[in-house]
Amino acid sequence: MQEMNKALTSVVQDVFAADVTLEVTRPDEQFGDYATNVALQLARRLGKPPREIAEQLATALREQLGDRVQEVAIAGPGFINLRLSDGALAVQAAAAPHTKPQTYAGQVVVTEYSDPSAFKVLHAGHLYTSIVGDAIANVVAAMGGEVHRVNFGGDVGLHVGKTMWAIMQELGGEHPDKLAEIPDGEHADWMARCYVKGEQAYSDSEDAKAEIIDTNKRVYQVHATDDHDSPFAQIYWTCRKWSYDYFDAFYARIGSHFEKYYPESVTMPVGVETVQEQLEKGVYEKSDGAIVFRGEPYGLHTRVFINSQGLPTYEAKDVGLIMMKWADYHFDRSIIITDNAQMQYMEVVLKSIEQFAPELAQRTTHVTHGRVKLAGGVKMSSRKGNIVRAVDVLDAAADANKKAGHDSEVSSLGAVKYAFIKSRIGADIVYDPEESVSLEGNSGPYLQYAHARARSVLAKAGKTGGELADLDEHERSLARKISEYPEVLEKAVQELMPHHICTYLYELAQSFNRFYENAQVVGDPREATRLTLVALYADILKDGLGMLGIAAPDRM
RNA sequence: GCACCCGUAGCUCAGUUGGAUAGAGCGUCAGUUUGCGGUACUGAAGGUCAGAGGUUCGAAUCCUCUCGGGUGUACCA
Repeated sequence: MQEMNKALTSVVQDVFAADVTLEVTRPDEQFGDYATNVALQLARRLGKPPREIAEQLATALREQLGDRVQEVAIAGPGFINLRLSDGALAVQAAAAPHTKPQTYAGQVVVTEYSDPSAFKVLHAGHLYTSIVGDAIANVVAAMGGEVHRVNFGGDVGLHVGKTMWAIMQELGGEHPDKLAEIPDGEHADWMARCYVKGEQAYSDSEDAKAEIIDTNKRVYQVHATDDHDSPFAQIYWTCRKWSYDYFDAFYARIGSHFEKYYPESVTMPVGVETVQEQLEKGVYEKSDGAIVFRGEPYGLHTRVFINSQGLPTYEAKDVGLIMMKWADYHFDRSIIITDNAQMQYMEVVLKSIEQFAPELAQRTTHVTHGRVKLAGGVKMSSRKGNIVRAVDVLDAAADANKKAGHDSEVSSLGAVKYAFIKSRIGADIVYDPEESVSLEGNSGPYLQYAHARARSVLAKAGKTGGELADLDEHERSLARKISEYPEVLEKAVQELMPHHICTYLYELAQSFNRFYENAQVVGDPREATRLTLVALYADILKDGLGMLGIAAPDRM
């Protein structure tokens, strides 16, 4: 692709002495392997008919590319279509599984995602962010980035006040010893129930609300004084530990690994200090007793960073987080992945940071995704107890998988991951457990199965493949699709959109099935060539699924 | 009110740095196929790309407005 781009750019310069940012695309197969519309772009500038320009360029291209190209044709209003020679295509295809465009070579990249709140339950949205975040981090790492996966979460804040208040109600006061009565396996559920109770009380009762606000302050005090001894502190630290154990178990189940966890209690002091410092320099300002950043001059809105009670809000904690990430990694790129709801909020935070640390803001990319809805129109409501938990989604997949006659965590997890990644990031997604585990259609298990089947063919043949030469129609078509893999990865990493990989892998499988339908592999005179294609196909499936965090076992 | 995100076949989605007849899967209908793993392949039907203007040789893609769904909008995270 880049080669073609280069060749074209130089040809355009030679023939017309024009500088153009031209685009080489992968057209519909009937038109060739590569196409460009540069002649159409130049037509107006040069005052010539596009087809005439195309003819001149085509002639020059044929000369420049020599035997690497089989055909350079003009089509339609003035497209130049390029068809590679078998030799050139074979070279590309053979290298495809191992060619990784080094887009991020030498760059330190911090990816932050998942961001669960301690003392609260993990819901479907956390599962979505974690899966998408992993995929993005994997792709960046494969493209040469030195990736650091970090996680952020609220171990202080009003939600903790609510849960702690309810916990003490449940325990009948500040009795840390009574926590021992909660069975090991029920810690997370019990805390989730407490959160719901605290949440309910906060909105139903003025008295409870006042107590919760007070409890919240006490939690901040625990951190300020590094209190590990008081009964209240003991309850807090024990329950916080329970939360983190629960997170760890969940990440282990879905195969996520974070090298660092930034609790808000840790980023908070850094954030407060930074905001105070910049208050004096006029970046932030006081207003009604709070410290705010005024976004209106930038087309944004005003947000509170430190409230009138002197407590930092999420904004200040996030400022602290960004400063700490910088201090820890001196990243070239920082990628933050969250729900869409955070979009405008994050713009304000980053705009404020841009005022005193412009390079940090410039190096930060905020990627946002939609929400998870369940097929059938069930929505998630975060404020009530009827939320869809992360485990509910995983269990639904496992159940559907069992119903479909399969019983493996590898395929049900692959099903969920694939279903979540296959849609473009941005809009809400609809999750249908049955569809996700199906062996038919665009699903994770379909591709896992496709991979296992290809491996099985290779095992049956019991030998390695031969050269890719004199390709027939079906072989060539598959080889062409195989050769596209590195370009797809590059697109996915440039846009930070891993769904491109899903779309490609599925198209690749379709292409393979068409080939497989028409071409006997084992025992055929062309076995050697075809085995090579099968091997390349299997390798790409494995590599691509790996990028998505999906296992591709040789047998299922 | 203002800002932002989203709105493509019955359903779930690709296609969105403007380009060649808008593509898949599921579902529906009709064929082919038992040869390498539970199949798969071929074809048909199904679309005013939410709507209306505009820019352009060319718009699902860019601009404006309207409609619909969602989120955010000062001391929650």
